[in-house]
Amino acid sequence: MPKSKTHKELSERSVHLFKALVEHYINQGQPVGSRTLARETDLDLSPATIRNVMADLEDMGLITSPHTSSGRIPTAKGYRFFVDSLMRIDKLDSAEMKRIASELDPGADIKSLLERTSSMLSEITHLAGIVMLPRTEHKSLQHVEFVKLSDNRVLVILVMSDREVQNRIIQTAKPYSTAELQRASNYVNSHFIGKDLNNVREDILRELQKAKDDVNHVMQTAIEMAGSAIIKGDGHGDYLMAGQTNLMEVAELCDVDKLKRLFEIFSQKRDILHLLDQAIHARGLQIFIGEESGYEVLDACSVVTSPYEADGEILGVLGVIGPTRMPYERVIPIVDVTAKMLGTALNSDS
Amino acid sequence: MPKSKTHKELSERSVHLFKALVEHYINQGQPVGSRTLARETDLDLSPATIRNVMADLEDMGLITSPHTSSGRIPTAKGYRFFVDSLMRIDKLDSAEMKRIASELDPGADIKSLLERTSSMLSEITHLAGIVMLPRTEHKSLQHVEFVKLSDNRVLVILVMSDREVQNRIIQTAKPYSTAELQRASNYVNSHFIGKDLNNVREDILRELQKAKDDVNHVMQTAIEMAGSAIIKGDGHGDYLMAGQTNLMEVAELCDVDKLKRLFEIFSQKRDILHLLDQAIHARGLQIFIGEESGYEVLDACSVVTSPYEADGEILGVLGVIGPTRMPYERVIPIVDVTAKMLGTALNSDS
DNA sequence: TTTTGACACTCTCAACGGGAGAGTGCTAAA
DNA sequence: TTTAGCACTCTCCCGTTGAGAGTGTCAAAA
Repeated sequence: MPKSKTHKELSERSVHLFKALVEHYINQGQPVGSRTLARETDLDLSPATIRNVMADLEDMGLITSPHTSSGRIPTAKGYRFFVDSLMRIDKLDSAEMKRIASELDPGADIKSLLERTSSMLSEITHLAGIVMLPRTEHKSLQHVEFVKLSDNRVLVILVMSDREVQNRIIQTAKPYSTAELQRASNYVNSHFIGKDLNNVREDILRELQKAKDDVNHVMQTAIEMAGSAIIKGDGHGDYLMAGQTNLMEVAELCDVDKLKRLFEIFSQKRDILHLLDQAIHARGLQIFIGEESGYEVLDACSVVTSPYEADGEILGVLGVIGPTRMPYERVIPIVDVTAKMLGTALNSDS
Repeated sequence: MPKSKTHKELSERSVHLFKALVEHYINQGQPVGSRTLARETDLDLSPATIRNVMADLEDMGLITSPHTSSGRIPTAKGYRFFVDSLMRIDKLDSAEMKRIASELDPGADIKSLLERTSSMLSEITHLAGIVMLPRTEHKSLQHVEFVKLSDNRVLVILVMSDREVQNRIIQTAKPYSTAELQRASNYVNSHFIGKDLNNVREDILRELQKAKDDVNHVMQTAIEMAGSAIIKGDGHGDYLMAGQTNLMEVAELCDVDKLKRLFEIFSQKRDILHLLDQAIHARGLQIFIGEESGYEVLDACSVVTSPYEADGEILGVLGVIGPTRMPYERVIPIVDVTAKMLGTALNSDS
């Protein structure tokens, strides 16, 4: 039986060379050849030897050459191996930590905090930053207020348990007086505060049916509204993105057609949300490399994400989108730390 | 003294040819030469004659040739002349009118209404749609509500006169009881409702100073906050944009570097806002052609805008951004009608 | 005086064809 | 097993060339 390296574990030397190749490519952006690799590694090997090793690596699907006779570049599988097993993640230096912390002012309201976060992510990574808005799944009501705007228009203010506030205007069939509305809000406030909206919505609605209060309808609408706000409101299924233009100077994507399709995916939102949804369920830092994401347009892109949480609950996920050829050692800790810091900034005690 | 056509009024024939040239170029996107023009016009002229006319037009700065021996294309000045004096604006056909009207649901809240508007603009024009958020200049308070979130955190809800609602959280030096906050909001509500915030802010603050109420600080902060919300809040200096990707398939902009600078202008917002500010003061449909905008990146772009108003007051401005070579006859009525319809959808009686 | 046909000229664009450079695979020797 | 050598392949750049489109001009025609 002939000795074959395919599907065998790699020799230490091969791994060393592979790592050097990936690092070189990430830095330089050019396919790297045997000659360069011979020069750049401390192993004392001739280009010819390295060529043999590279042929093995290519057989295993870790690297590929864009065309005969240019150097090799890592494949998605190669990046995956690199990221999972080879890479040493840098500790983020404290100056950078401080910068991140200082950008995330816990006093700000949630929306601008998240905006700040996404643009900061894009600025320090030079990639596109992305922050999913918190999911409002397990929200409960903290306070309800009905404000009469005109005879048939009532403004409903829902204060959720965290800093989220929802406003809706509803049209009522008949006019309600301010006093009636006051009574209604008192009723809702005294009965339903602090309950998990998702679980008890039906109970609340049933109870309201029974009550037959004359402002019943307003309250009912309010609760339904709160429910629908949870399902399709601002809080769910949306994200912020910043620094998309950074992707325009990435050589790998520098063709207008590809860029267009990429940007269309961004503004269409559905696919990216789907990806983020996967990431949020993974609980922990997640990396999608190239084709792994399952979207053809993201072939040349990697997505690094991390969920962020406050008060022990996962609220959403944030991260960056960039070319597969991105400095993972640097990007990963940035995303990781940012998620943690955003979490502490969002904690209710701060 | 030799007879010269430069700086003279154009002959009718020249104008006719110029108009034909612009229309042809807008349709085809290719520089148009004398031969084509001879074929396409009903004037029975030889290419040579037309070349003479074109030379005149070039002297006057209305057209130019990208290089010797390609046809001519209109200059910004040429487009301006075309738009101001030559163009016959299409009536929007009623099917399209209906479509616009049906997209703008008066029941929706203001934010999603404006979002709908911008993406609709981009869809039907195949350009980028832009909608400036309403300015909150002459807003007055309709209702104030203080909600205690925790000992030192108070949620302030400001209901402005139109459908706008502002929420802010403020930190207080000492804890206030719910009752105290209730008193405070009653006080503010009974004293300051309906006053124009811009004009009376100082008065209010002075009065509050005098009052020396123990929750004075909260109210003071609230009013100050309302003031600053007016100046730099959501309501001012922001816009929505949709369909930017449409600009990517415009041949004139199909170089990544130009695109990048364009998109940077968009996300940076300042310059576009400045442009929209000019447009809002112009009261009425406004067209910036190429270099007229004053921004170098917008050289190859035109911006068509129209202010929108509700209840007799100008709220903001909307429009589209596209290449100078855009079908003005079609785009202008679309922007015009959309602004009007958005206005009626925003009217408080609807 | 205006219009036209004719002609030379200019410029772009696409195709073609080296030549340099980089890198490979293979083979035979160390 | 490693290495030197060699032939080969591919890209990229550059200059050339020819076709095509359109121009400007000038002298003749209207």
